[in-house]
Amino acid sequence: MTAASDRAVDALRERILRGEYAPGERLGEVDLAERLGLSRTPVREALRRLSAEGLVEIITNKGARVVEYPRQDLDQIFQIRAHVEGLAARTAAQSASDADIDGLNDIAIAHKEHAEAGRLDDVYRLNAQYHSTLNDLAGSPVLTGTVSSLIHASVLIRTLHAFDEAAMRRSVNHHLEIVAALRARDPDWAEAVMHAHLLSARASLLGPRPVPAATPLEEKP
Amino acid sequence: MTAASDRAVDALRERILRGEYAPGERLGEVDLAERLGLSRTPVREALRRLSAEGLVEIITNKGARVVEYPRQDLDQIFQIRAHVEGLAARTAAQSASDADIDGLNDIAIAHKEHAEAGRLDDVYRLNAQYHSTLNDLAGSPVLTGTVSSLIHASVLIRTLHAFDEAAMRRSVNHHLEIVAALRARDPDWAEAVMHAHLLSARASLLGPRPVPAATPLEEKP
DNA sequence: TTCTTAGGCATTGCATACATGTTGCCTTCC
DNA sequence: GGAAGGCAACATGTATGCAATGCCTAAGAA
Repeated sequence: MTAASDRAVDALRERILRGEYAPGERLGEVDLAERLGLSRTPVREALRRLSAEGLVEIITNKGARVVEYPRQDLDQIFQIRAHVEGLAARTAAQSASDADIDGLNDIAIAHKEHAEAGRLDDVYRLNAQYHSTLNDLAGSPVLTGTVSSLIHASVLIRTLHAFDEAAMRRSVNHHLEIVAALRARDPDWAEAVMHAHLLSARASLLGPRPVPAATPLEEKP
Repeated sequence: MTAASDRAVDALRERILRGEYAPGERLGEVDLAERLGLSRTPVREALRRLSAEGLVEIITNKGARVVEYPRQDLDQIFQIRAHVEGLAARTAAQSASDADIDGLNDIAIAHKEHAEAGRLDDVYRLNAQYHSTLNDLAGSPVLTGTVSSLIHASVLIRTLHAFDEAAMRRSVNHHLEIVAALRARDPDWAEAVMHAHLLSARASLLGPRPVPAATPLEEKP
């Protein structure tokens, strides 16, 4: 919104996603204001905005904390992403230009190389870039916005868990296969692979499903 | 967040959704503060929150306006809802209790009666209630949150367009059919009907599709 | 010893004052 | 007469002071 509060939002998001502030940690306004060299007002605004993004939880008269993600939430996030990003892949297969697809392919290739070299930071970065690029190709601001808030949240898993090697290989192959589906202009194929890709990521991140057969989401509480 | 700013958010959302503030209309902070009997601080916070909900658009140093929804956005919103609420219906078919389903059925029946009597206000209210109830049955806070922001936005169509009679009958029948699918504990059926339901609503609201065959979302800009 | 309660301390919420940026109009010059 | 630049009024952004709420601690009674 404003220069100062924009800086505050970026700085805080950066630090939270880097794990500098642990999940559940309290975020006092005066403390943050001093650290950032601002007054409380823009800091307050930044906290509200991060709350809207889902990175911070605010309780009236009690203050802000970094959100804690229960496994359950991650489960749900990836399932919704499977559907919505599947739709994005389907749409992209119909509307993306050849140049767009080439660009996505470049990212997928780079992702693969970093994965093989074991450079995890780059792997995470390019994975995020791949997904956001593909979502943009759907040309739907609403979709982009919906997914990006879900992603912001789920990126916190970096602080919780890392892919194992097999999962990473699978992920790389999915990315390449989606590019192939786009090149073939096959919406069904693209959607199906993206759907599988995110469900497979969910499985890797969350470990074995408690009830394998008939429970896509958890039971109600 | 706080008592005063909560009141401000509710009051503003109410007025925007009632069409009291027209899309594109400027929302000056001092003006709103005077009307609501508050200072600018909670009003500012309320505007930021409504911006996060997608009802208000804020530009730095220029102020807040009620968002204007291009047809395109509505199109995208309903398509995403078709996927995500389809997932909700699928999950509910597996996890909802019989009592939950009965409750949903009551809403669907009341919806039908209001529709037959032509009480549009009640029809809109119960339609919203039906969807939010069903989404809650999925037991997924993430899903609920994702959809509710999309719905908040799309509810603005009330100010733009109303269902015709045929579309309303179709909508009523879909609601009842989804209840039947839940009773049958048939996730595929439930998901398919909900998907069709929202795509049919999209068609009614937006009129004939410009390109019927191969363009689920609009072209990129 | 433990539960309750009262009081002090810290932090958040709201209001007001000040700073900065934008907009529209007026003046002036071409 | 038209256009460009500057100035003034207004709206938003930021800082700070004050009020209210919540929490922690300590003291007293059961």
